[in-house]
Amino acid sequence: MRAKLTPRGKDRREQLLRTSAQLFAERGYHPTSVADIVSALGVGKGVFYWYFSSKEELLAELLKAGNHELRKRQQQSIGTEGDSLRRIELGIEATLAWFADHRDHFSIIQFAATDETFAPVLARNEQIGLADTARHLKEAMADGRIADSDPDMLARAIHGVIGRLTRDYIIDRGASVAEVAELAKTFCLRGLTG
Amino acid sequence: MRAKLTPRGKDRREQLLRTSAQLFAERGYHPTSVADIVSALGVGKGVFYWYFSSKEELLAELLKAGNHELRKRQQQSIGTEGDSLRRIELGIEATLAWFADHRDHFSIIQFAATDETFAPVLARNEQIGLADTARHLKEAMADGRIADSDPDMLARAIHGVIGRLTRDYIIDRGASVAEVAELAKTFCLRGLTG
DNA sequence: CGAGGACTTGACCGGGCGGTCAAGGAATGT
DNA sequence: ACATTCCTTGACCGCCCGGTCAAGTCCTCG
Repeated sequence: MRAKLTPRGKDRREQLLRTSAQLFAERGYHPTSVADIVSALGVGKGVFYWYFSSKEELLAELLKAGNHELRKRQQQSIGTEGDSLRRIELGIEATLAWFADHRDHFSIIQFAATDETFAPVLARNEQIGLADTARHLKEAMADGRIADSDPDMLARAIHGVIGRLTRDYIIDRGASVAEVAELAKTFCLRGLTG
Repeated sequence: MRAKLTPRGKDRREQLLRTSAQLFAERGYHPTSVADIVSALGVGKGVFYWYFSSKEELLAELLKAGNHELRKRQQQSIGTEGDSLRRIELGIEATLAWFADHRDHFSIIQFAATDETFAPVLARNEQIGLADTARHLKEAMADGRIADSDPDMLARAIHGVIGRLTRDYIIDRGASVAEVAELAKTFCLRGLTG
């Protein structure tokens, strides 16, 4: 990664990130070669290594940037909402909406979770979102809004629901965020018994 | 894959499957070379290709066998239970218990889901378990035991919870099945509000 | 216009990959 | 003892991968 980038340079860098994300999502990280990436852009191999020191660094950058964006969106969506359960609902909606706009990123995350090189960073990223959810849960418990239970495990259960519905409906079927969010919220709050 | 295998041959084949599963789970499928596998067993490379026609075929075999075992365990656990919701609970317990005994398999499945070669088979495998869960849900709805909703989406939500808790607690922390199953069942049935 | 930094090219490299195979050893039936 | 089949060895092959770099070209600014 270079320190100084002209506007043109920044564009190229973005192009590389976008194209790589797309190819990684379609074919997977390992099966996608640097040659594939540059050839998809119609440029020479040197271009890649002008902007990134390795394929690995590019993926790390992709994960970092994506996580940053998602978190920003969640925070904007939650804003100053005071109700703890409502904050969880808003977080769910924001997450679904963001992945609907960044489908490639979901596949990339899923791969990264299985790779010993990237799993640690990914785990740290997830930890933060998990902690947020758990915080809201603790508050809701303190207020007697929900049953007392392990907030950390509940947070993971919620993220499990969201992750799965995101993959099956938002990514695979392009379903509407509202429709999925509705069921997700109901299920998380009231379970099957409704 | 050979048609005729002596007892000794069957042992070797099992050894190869076990060792590969372990290495795939630890380092990932692509980063694990056939040379790694045979060297972990202290045998020549030809042994691998005597029992499997390719690395790809071995992974496919691993997925197939694992899915078969898991399904068998679920069916045995559910047995002749008549209550639809109880069947779901028993399925949850059986799934957690099986993955507790086959941790490698979880990582392998997670990778396979991200690879375009294996995702299709995996999706078919999952489809079956999903259909089972959805069937129980429909029955429970018909009996007025749970709220009317999209059974397919609910089934995926449940599987999302189980998958996530399996990974975070059973695989990563070696937590007890009973403890995790308890929260999973409560969360799925009654949600946060308990 | 010229200098100099930003960017691009693509041939090239060492190495590791999945997969092959001729040859040889062990078990088994006859 | 011999033949036959099952299993094992490990050197070898062709390919392609990630990464390098000398030689440009393009842009900007003085």
